[in-house]
Amino acid sequence: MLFLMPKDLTRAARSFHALSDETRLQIIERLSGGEQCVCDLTDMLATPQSLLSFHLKTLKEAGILTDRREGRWVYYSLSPEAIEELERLIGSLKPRGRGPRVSLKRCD
Amino acid sequence: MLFLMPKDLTRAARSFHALSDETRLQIIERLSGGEQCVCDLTDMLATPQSLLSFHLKTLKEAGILTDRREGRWVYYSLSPEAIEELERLIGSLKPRGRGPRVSLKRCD
DNA sequence: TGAATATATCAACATTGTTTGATTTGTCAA
DNA sequence: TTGACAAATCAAACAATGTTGATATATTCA
Repeated sequence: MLFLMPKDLTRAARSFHALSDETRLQIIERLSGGEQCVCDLTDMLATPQSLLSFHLKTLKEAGILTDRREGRWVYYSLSPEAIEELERLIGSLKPRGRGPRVSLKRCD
Repeated sequence: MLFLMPKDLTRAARSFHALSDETRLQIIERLSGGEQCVCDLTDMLATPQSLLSFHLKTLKEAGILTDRREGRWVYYSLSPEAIEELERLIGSLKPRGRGPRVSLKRCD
């Protein structure tokens, strides 16, 4: 029964929020094969450039993406550590303890 | 490069949205030790009852919780399958392919 | 039956998130 | 320089979500 610290709770909620949008999930899918520049993503996802920029920013601020400028282009890629941390986090939410799944306590 | 079907994308986004709130994460933490009735959660989380009910509904509709009524009380518990599915989903988003992490293609 | 308790629902409101189109910034190359 | 292109930012419009307090429903027990 180790609970997350408030700060970690906030972080976790932010991370999941970043994943809670279909366009952002698609971005992540595209990036799971390696880095891409914004222009490629724009083509792939048929999303207006400014909107894509907004979603990329959201993911970057959640620590899920990193970016790197090369000349005129900016390349985004997944942060493997961030994904692994999320995996761990979900793992930690799993039901644990093998006791009776059923509450024994009464409420009144 | 297997992309999620649109329906799965929607489901995934919904699930992550359910996890994107601190109160809901706390509910999940409390339930990871076993089922609890709403009244216990109300005490633990110092949340108005109607609000807690709203969050429980959100989690239930995302498939993350199940409920069971016993007399006056309703007990909520985690759905282990749902959590495992989320774990798999996150796993599938990880960077894959061992090729150069760096894009070779130019954009113009 | 009627009072008491647990939970859910509802409508009003407040907050937050997303989308759009226009503008700005940065970089390159002529 | 200037013109062209990539990407980011901004404000306004819009949409979705969270919160509150009041009320409804369900169940028990006297």
